[in-house]
Amino acid sequence: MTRPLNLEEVGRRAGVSRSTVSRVVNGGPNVSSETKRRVEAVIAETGYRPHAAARSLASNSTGVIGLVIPSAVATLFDDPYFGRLILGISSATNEVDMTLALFLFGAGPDESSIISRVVAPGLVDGVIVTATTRGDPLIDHMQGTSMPFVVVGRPDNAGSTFCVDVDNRAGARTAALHLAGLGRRRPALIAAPSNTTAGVDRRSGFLEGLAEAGLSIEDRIAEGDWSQESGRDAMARLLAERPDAVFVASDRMAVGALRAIREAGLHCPGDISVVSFDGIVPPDLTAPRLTSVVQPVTEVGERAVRLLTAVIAGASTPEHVVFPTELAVRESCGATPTAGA
Amino acid sequence: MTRPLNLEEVGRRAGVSRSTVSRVVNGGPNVSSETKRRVEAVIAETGYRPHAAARSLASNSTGVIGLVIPSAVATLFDDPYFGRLILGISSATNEVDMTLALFLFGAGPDESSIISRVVAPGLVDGVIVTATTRGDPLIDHMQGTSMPFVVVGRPDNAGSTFCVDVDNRAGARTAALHLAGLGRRRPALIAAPSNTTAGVDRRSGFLEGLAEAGLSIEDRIAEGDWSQESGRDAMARLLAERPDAVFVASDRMAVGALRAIREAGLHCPGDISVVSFDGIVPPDLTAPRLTSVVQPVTEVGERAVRLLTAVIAGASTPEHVVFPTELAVRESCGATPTAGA
DNA sequence: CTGAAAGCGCTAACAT
DNA sequence: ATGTTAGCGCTTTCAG
Repeated sequence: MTRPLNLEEVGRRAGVSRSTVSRVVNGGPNVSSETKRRVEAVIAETGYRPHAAARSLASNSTGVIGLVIPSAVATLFDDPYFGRLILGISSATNEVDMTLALFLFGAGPDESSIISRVVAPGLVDGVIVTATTRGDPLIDHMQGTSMPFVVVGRPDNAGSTFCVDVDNRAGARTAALHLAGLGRRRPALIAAPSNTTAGVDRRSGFLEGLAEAGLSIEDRIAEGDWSQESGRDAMARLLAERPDAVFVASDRMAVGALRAIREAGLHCPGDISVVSFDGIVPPDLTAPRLTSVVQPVTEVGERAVRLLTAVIAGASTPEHVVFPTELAVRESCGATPTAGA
Repeated sequence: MTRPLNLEEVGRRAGVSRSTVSRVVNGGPNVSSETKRRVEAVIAETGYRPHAAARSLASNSTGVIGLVIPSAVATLFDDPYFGRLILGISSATNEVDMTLALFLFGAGPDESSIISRVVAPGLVDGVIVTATTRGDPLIDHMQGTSMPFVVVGRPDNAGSTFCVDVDNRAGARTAALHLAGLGRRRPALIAAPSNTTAGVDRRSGFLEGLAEAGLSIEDRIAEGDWSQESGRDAMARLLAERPDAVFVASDRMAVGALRAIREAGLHCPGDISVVSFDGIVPPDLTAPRLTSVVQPVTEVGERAVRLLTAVIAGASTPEHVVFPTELAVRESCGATPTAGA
């Protein structure tokens, strides 16, 4: 009795053919406004929705883009960075009427089966890859397929891929110059993992800035793993070297570092000036408020989607989008009088 | 020259028919091991992958489940709760070889267009809905469709829906009894938004426990919005009532509350005993470490996926899964001697 | 401006 | 055990 509600059926009810209904649904040309009205009325009253899979099959385009995050361990999601990135990506996909599929590895046992699902034809039109580590085979793998993809971050072999990144190096360099300009002479660094390009870039940018300012870092370097705990531990260790300033490669780690400073009975920015990277933790959540190199995470996500749609549309000359960062000066660096001091 | 790589082509190369290849790919029965070997060899060397959309169309099943989070504002992602939930859901979908599609509203302008995309046929097999507010039309809307769905949380009209929740009420009651058992007599409450069932349940559970212990809360109630800042503000306000204990309806808000206590020059747990809900913030991140009603977020996510697959498979009697919570006693409640005291 | 017809690549009877 | 066939619901020439 109840007929399947498809183009044919809508056409039947509106007294037109399937093709005409298709044109109406897709806003195609060559439909008399009278016919259009009638068809739309039927669609409205029946609640007809085109079948996504059928459409994908016929049009060879799914309207879905994938976001691939390898090594998505729990700690990864504790960092607000990814939430922000997903928000940016999601809002951009909504904007262009696409759907976002999320592929998180590391949780499951067999990631190679997941990746092969990602690149299977007919599931997604393209993918955004992020949070890769250096030498990650994933990117090489992607290049071996015909699946359009863009990388958020800077892959090792960036030359041949489309990618969206922030200028980690310049941002970190700015932090160094800022600290030096404040008269600090014993800078320390809490670096991000050196198996990530962001970690490497922030480290080298900071050292570069230091060199320009005529400062050297000696042994005052520790490496964290992005977690707040690791920042705290790193700072605690570094304190033995009596630094008067520290650049922490991420907000989360900086929160931990602030805590270590406090726990050691020292004062920030009095004893130690702190500058972090990210600009993601709400300023009022820390005391003192963090001076931070702000990266535009949400924009990066939005831009990645736009770039990906271009790649899907056929763009072929690798494009590297690099967003600038901006130093937000607050109290933790000591440039501004501390409220309570 | 280059033929499309589909079942037909694989079959041609292996010298068998399309159906046989299909059987091999899907692990179907009735394939001689010799044939199977030959087909698998061809698949391996060609890198053939079935076309997802074609498969969906023919089998009427997409292998994709959607996660719908309405009102996904930025603050929402600052709470580690959602990251954890997504992790649980993602690991479960990986487990059963399904793909996760993420639908975040609120960011975009027109959410009704998104929701209609969600329930369109042929895109997802089912949907997990969470973070709904009371009276949210979304759930009614879903019930009006034939799309299988489960709710994470407790919808108003839970009776008719499949849902997975934690026992917020019992957990909050336990917190009240714990505080009372510690001899506290002027309890306060920092509640979660009353337009969420979790907020309502935690509030009523706490009041219930208080009543059992013969305590009353009088005016010592404030309501936060899940954010750390709101917890801090709420606590600051509550301090005027001189409470000797407070139950905070979420870890994040509790972190803010701890800060307000510290900023007021008071001591936790000495002056005020604190118990929170969630058990998501790593204990060592706060001083003192939070005593907290732990909810199994990841398990909830995993269970939601399993329940959804059951619904997709045809389950029809609404099932309500309720996970118990567990009180993790640490230092903030004062039950255990404080390390530094 | 509209309809007819040919697939898209796959699954699932059904036949052999 | 394997092949044949008929769709799934849509887009897209191509006629008219």
